[in-house]
Amino acid sequence: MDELVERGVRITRQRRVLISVIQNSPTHLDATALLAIAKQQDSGINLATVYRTLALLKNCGLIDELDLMHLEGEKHYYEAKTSSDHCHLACFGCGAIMEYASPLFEKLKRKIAADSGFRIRVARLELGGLCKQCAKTTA
Amino acid sequence: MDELVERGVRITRQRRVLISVIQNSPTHLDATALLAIAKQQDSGINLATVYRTLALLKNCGLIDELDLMHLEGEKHYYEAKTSSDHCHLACFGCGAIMEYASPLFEKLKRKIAADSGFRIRVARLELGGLCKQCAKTTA
DNA sequence: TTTTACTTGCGAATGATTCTCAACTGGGAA
DNA sequence: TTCCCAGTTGAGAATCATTCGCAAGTAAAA
Repeated sequence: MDELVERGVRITRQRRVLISVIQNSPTHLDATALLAIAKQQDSGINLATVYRTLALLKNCGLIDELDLMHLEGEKHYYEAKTSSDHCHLACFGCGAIMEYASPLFEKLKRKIAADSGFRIRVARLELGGLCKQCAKTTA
Repeated sequence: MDELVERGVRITRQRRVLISVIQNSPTHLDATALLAIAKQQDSGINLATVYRTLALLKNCGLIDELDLMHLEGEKHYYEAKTSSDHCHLACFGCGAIMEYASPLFEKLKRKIAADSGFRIRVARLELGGLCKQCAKTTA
């Protein structure tokens, strides 16, 4: 939140609620789910505001946008950005979403940046396949 | 193409054209662009068929689906799958899309699979930021 | 407190993608 | 080769996520 103030972004009632919901959510939320939860705290929030706030937070680098392999439709999911990036494993069998962080991922990013001169602002690694359980069953 | 025959997929006139366009395209195509090019070879192709064929090829693992950081809208882009995965770097400055393949990426995938027991079928690594040129200008 | 540029809510608009269904056609069987 | 039919297509409507336009509301600087 302080990050936003520093950037001169106005902190409105709606933004406060939305940010808190995103930061406290145990799951990856899409815009509609985020709205539903936010409405419990502030019934007057509108879906357009949700989208506008997500765009704002994304541009400020405070949240990441995910596809999660589009396991259920073409929508996007959001999560608060953490210090080190992690990748998402989406199981085509049971729909489970797992997270995986590794120093090797960080190393790969550094190498890509070094090799190409590209200044990385967002990194998104998503894998689709079968989780341990489903791989066993399908095998 | 042989891959499809083996799987018992019917090879229609439209599919033949679409596959050839995808395989020969020097750029990443979205559904509409793919349709436009395909129509030059077979004017009767329909957008619905393009989407159906893309879904088919994606499920068979013959093409990869990309977002390219949604630099220009929420559409998807497609490319023929190659033997080794590569990641895509999308420049927020000039819109350039660069590709980058590295043994380290393959190694990371193997490590993730080994650590988690996940059987990877699709891997998508997309980076957004500034290319060498734009990073210099903005700095 | 006043001011004003930035935000919001609402509903309409957009754009990508999917669906429905009748007509069509690969490619195996006869 | 011809026949047959399950799988495929075209056309347009439908769906779904996301964005826009604009009048009314509101942070927060002065």
